Amino acid sequence: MKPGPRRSISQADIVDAAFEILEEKGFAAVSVRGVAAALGLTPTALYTYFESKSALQAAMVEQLLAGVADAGTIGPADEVSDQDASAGTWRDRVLALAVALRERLVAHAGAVVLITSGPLDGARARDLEEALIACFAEAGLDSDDAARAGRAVRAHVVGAVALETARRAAPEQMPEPATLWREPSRHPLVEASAHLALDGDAAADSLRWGVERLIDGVVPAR
Amino acid sequence: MKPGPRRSISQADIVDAAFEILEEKGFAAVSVRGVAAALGLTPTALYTYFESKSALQAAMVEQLLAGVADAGTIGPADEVSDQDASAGTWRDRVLALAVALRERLVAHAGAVVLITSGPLDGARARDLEEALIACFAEAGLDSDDAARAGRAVRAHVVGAVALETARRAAPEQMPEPATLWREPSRHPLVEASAHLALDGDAAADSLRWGVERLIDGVVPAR
DNA sequence: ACCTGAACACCGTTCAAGT
DNA sequence: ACCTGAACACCGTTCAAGT
Repeated sequence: MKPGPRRSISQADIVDAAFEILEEKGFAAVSVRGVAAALGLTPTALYTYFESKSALQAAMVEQLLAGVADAGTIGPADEVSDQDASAGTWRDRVLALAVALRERLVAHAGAVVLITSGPLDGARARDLEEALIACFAEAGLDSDDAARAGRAVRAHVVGAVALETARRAAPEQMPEPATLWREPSRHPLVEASAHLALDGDAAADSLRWGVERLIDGVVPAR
Repeated sequence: MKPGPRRSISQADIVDAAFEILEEKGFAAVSVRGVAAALGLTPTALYTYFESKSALQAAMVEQLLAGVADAGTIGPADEVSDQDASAGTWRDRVLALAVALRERLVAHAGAVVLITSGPLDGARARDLEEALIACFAEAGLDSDDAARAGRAVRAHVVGAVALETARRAAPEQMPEPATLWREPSRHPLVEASAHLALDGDAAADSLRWGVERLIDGVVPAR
């Protein structure tokens, strides 16, 4: 185990190791030193493959987004299974893209922080944006509105998943002090809707609902 | 300058100092040690006021959100200045809340990362959510849909600002290598819409557009 | 209660050196 | 080219001790 040219490892291996740590211990635990150790390397060795930690993170984002844009080009019957198995209208494809993006983000704990902390202008991010804009262009929007709509869908998904996962990652909440008399709440509406955000399925439904409403607002002709 | 009870400082002072660092040097630079130094204290002294760094960050989120919910209760004529100065319909109030939230998030660089890295379930976050749901309830939606709509607006704003500020914080992009023959782009639609995301005003307009479309989709009756 | 100083177990990154 | 080892300037947090 002496130093020397070994090339035993690739950029992809490093990204994989980083994702493993991300999934197991969260975003904060993804350190250059930790990833290197997981690969049996010294931290400085990683700087041969990536110029900095943020370059590594950019590569992670690219891998995370890989294939999401394809969810809109293949038939959406697999992703949007509760629809008619009919052809991929632009509406179905927008939904499929949104759902696919959400699934990628939810799959790894801490992926949203990862995606939020960088510019999101890599090749696969552009693929996704291109696919979304194409859908809205097909729907008849002019190029500016189609771009705005694509941006809006992307923002919607990112924001929804950010709020969803932040809630899930909440630390142990201190139990309410046992009180005999309930004070009237300052947030009755919020509490009445608490049942909507419990599990991941409800969150997925909420996202679909939001994107569908957004589409309805963008292309009102039904 | 000997140790001893001094109480020369309050929780608010610490939060203020933290915001100053956030604004000047970004989210990553907000450290317990740095904040303490800015106040002329030892890092450990801060643990008398806040149980942990994340407790400090939660307090920062609360201060950031303070007053945002009020943007929907006061007349929106100030925030939504290009509308008729007429009364606050629920629609105007939703827009005013969204714009106010965006302004708070954009005001401090790194505020989105701050808000994304925590649960966002403090008192002021609930105030905002409550105000949004109330608007949609007034619009005639049942309580579940009103909650979904409120959630959607919040997600939309957070996501839009996240994408907006991430783009702005991008490091120096390497200049395209000078080429004489342009290769056909893989993302023509994305590039054709680049003019939409240049400055902050355009971003603000994009957000308003998106929220308006979302509202249109949620309450189609116009 | 409020604060210090020392300490523990970490970080990202650079640099000189080895093969 | 790929890797190590030492080093620099940082982290969050804990603990014993001072007033």
